[in-house]
Amino acid sequence: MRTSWADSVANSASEIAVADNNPLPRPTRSTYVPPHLRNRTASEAPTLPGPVTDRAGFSAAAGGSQWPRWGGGSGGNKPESGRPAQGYGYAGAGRGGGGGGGWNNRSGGWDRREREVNPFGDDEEVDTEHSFNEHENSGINFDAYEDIPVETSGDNVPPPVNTFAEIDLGEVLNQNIRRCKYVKPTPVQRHAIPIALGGRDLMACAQTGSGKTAAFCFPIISGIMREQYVQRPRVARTVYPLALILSPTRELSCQIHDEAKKFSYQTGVKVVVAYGGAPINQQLRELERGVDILVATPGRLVDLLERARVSLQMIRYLALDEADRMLDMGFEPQIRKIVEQMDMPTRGVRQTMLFSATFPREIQRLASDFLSNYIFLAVGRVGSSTDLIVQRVEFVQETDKRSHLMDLLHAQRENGIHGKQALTLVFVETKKGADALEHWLCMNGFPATTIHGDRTQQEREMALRSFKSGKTPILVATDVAARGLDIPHVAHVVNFDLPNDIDDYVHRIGRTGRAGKSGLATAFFNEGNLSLSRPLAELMQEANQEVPAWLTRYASRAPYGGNKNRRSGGGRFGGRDFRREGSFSRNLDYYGGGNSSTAAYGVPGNYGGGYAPGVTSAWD
DNA sequence: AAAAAAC
Repeated sequence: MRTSWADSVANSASEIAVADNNPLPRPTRSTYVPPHLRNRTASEAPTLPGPVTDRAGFSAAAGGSQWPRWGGGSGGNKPESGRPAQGYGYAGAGRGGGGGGGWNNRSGGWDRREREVNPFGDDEEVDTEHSFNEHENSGINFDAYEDIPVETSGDNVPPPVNTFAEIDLGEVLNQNIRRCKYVKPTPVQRHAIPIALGGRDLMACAQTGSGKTAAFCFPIISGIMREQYVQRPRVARTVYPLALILSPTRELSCQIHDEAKKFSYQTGVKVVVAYGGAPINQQLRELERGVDILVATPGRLVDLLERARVSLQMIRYLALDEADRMLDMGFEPQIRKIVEQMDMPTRGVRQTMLFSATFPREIQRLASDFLSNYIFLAVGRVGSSTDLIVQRVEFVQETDKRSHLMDLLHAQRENGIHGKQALTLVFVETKKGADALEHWLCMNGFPATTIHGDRTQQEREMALRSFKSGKTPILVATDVAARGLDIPHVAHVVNFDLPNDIDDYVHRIGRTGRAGKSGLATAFFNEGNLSLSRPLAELMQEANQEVPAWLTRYASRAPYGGNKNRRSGGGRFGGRDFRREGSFSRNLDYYGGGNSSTAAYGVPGNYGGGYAPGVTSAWD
């Protein structure tokens, strides 16, 4: 039995026909209303008469061509929380399916949220008196954010915001944001959240560790809260999530799920994760209990779709994390199948958001298949690394790598970092190489573990836990751990084997230097890495790193190539949205680039990641 | 060539 909020509402109302495959009308796209102008007049808003739906299942409340109104309800106190709904959001009349409103009015009589585990592990009431004050900003290196270039292109780009308070996310979500100790939005959040709330498709590039997960989760959660009236079809054992978040690894999906659970605590929005390598039955049970946001890896999702246990028919929000990876050769067919060949609403009907730190031009081109009149957002140069990471490259022959690593680890032992064990993440090229190096490290007195695709999911998760806890402060990893994983206290990333792709390098070193903290990245370079010399030297130079003279010499000899994102000799700006590249000018009109506006914002000095010290979460 | 992602 599905007990998701919206399902419950749906159950109490008449069945609706969503049987045909006609594109759903999209009430959101025609007009952009800046966040600060929305929800201005709760008192003027017509009281919702109950779940009124058009044939496609969208709420017909208020707005017409707008998003359904917020705060249209009245008197919607939530008995179990004791907090008044304050005119915001989805509380109030209409919720109960015309039966007098209120939360406990559904058949069954109990509120599922009472059983919701507190993901914050506390039960204290959060301070709601002063919201988002800026007094918790210690530990953040604001200077590092001072001159991050921000570029947007596309039609009618919604302006950025400076604070969470000025974004109308709703009180419950705001409270969760406070519980997460997020004080101010990070640069990517400042720009992406208004764009997403405006209903626009988005291709967002932002540096590793800059808070991308929240940037797409907040708008999805608040959007679903505003539309809880939506009715979903009832087909035996099939569930109809409203949002789908895809990521390339199981651990990353887990992490996104954990974060989304915190953000959606007590909102009534249900988040479920599905990935391979774990028993499917438990995931099926979770799904049957109701799902609004499904976080998944592609393989398991396809399985669920083929079993008809999940339908994408009601998807309103699609987010691809690490989107360039999701669309590269290995994943693209699966993604196309999910997005284009199942029952997902077409682009322009759903809202699609792509996020990554890197976005090669050819992948941008591919990605535009999934987007509709989208906004391109770049915070920092696409594919650049953050200045917070000190990058070193050392020339190390293959045979010397182990002893060289040993030297680094010995040197590091002396660096005690206030209480918390400093963690070292070592990247290697192959799964076998990972096992071998782990074994050798352990034999030599360095507690290490390893994570790669040949290990069972249980082993992978155990390795990650053991590393995070400091029990084994060295983790040897393949590229499975290169992207997105937010592991606090990673002080050092060692590229024992360099990747062939500079973008992979960017993601790997991005496991340190997160949330405004500094980090160190050391790479072992030798003749086997010649093709990386030029892009690596350019990247390091861009990031104001010291480039060894020998690397510069290699780079000058290396053939031009591997330069997917950067224009040689180009300034720090421009040419990052592929629609604006000269060679694609014939496409400009098609993509609406002909009359597109481009705005570049200098970033004010005081707005870095306003997060309390020690608090990092899923940022990428 | 390797890695990831379903059973």
